[in-house]
Amino acid sequence: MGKHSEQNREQILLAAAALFRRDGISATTIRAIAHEANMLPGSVTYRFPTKDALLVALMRRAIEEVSVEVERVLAEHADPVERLRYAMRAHLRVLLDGDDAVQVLLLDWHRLPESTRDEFAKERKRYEDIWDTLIESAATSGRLVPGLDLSLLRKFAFGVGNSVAFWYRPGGERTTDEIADAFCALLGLGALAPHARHPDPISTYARLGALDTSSVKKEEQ
Amino acid sequence: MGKHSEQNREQILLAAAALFRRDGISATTIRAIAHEANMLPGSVTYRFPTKDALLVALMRRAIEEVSVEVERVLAEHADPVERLRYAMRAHLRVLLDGDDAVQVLLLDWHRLPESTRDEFAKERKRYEDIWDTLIESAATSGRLVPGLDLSLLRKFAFGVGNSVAFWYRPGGERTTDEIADAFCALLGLGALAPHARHPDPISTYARLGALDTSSVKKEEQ
DNA sequence: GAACTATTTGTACATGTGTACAAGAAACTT
DNA sequence: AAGTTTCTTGTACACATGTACAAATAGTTC
Repeated sequence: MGKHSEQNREQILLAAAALFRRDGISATTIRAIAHEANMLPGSVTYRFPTKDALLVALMRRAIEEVSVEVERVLAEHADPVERLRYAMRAHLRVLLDGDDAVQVLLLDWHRLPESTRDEFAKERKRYEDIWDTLIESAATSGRLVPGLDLSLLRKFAFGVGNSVAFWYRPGGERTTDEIADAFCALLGLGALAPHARHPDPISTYARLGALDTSSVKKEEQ
Repeated sequence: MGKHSEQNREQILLAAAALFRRDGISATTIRAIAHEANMLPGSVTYRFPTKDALLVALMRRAIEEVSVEVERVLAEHADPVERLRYAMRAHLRVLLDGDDAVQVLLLDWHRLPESTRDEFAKERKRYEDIWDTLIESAATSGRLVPGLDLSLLRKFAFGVGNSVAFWYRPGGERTTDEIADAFCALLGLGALAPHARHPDPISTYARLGALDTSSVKKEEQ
């Protein structure tokens, strides 16, 4: 098991992720994956006996990748509202600039083969639970308007996060962090309880990055 | 051209939309569509010579359906912020409780055959322009926080609207109108300019349907 | 009801698909 | 360097796919 062979396995996963994302899972053929990875179809079958096994390997990696990154970021922040914002940043960063597999996981989830979907239902739930916990502790800390439907709030946040993948193009006008901050600013001013609001909403916006996203790191507004 | 034959054509479109949505476009076979519509494959081919022609017919209907409904609703409301809310209601209603074709249009848009996508780029842009105009007039009417990135705002709203399709199930706890109102309440309190805000944010929430969605129609809070 | 058109049926075909497998090449072990 | 494992290659096969088309049927028109 040399280093070269592990690298070939990697190449297959990368090629498959890119094609799954671009053309959809069922429209992507083993032959196309092999071609994209500069090898012959048999080599793909050797590492991954079936197309489904390849899919499973991809999903496992994707779910691991995004979970690890979000949890890594969360360990660095204590404030409940900031935790939400940095989690959204991490989520978007991995989703948009990371492995294509993460996009396949999040966008094509609902039409994975049922066996595959069941296999990862637990892991996916664990990731969604991270978000539920995030939002819940923001709520119990008194920073949110009381009486909000928290499960809806989580679904909205998650939904926006994922839907950015439909229009975002790397190297565009905005970074993923800026997009995350802008969304949190919108949600934040909407969901933050009155007594937790900054007295001057405009500058609160600026601080959260909705007005001038470059002002997130430096205070110049 | 009897009435019966037109009805068969309809059956094909309905069956195709349902399968495209559930399994994806390329995973759905002509044979499966025919079976779902209780006929043989040749009959499908007779009405729609190619799979792509069937797809085009579906898309045309879907884009028509959602545009007409949103514009119909908009004709009934004048207030810029209310227009946003009712447009979101109409959007969700058609998307979630309407034809499956609308979901295919919105969710699988990015991987339609390129020729098909180009053919409808104009119509789709027209629909997105409706939303841009809605948001823009809400902004110029002074009801939004000045300096907001309006194109981002539209993308967020659109994104949430579409992502609801991933988890919504008809007959669930909430109606599409309630979901639309809850989202508008979140965005609304976040995006509304300070001077346009209700003096008591909590009751503003209730009025917009975030706290108790049944209170939207009757004022009892 | 005869002539004609519209539609359905059943079958056929060329191509694409996932996957299997024997034989060869490469890499690693000792 | 010989032997053993790991990997790649090329080919093959059974089946699914989009589509074509002649024959059969149903529906319409005069």
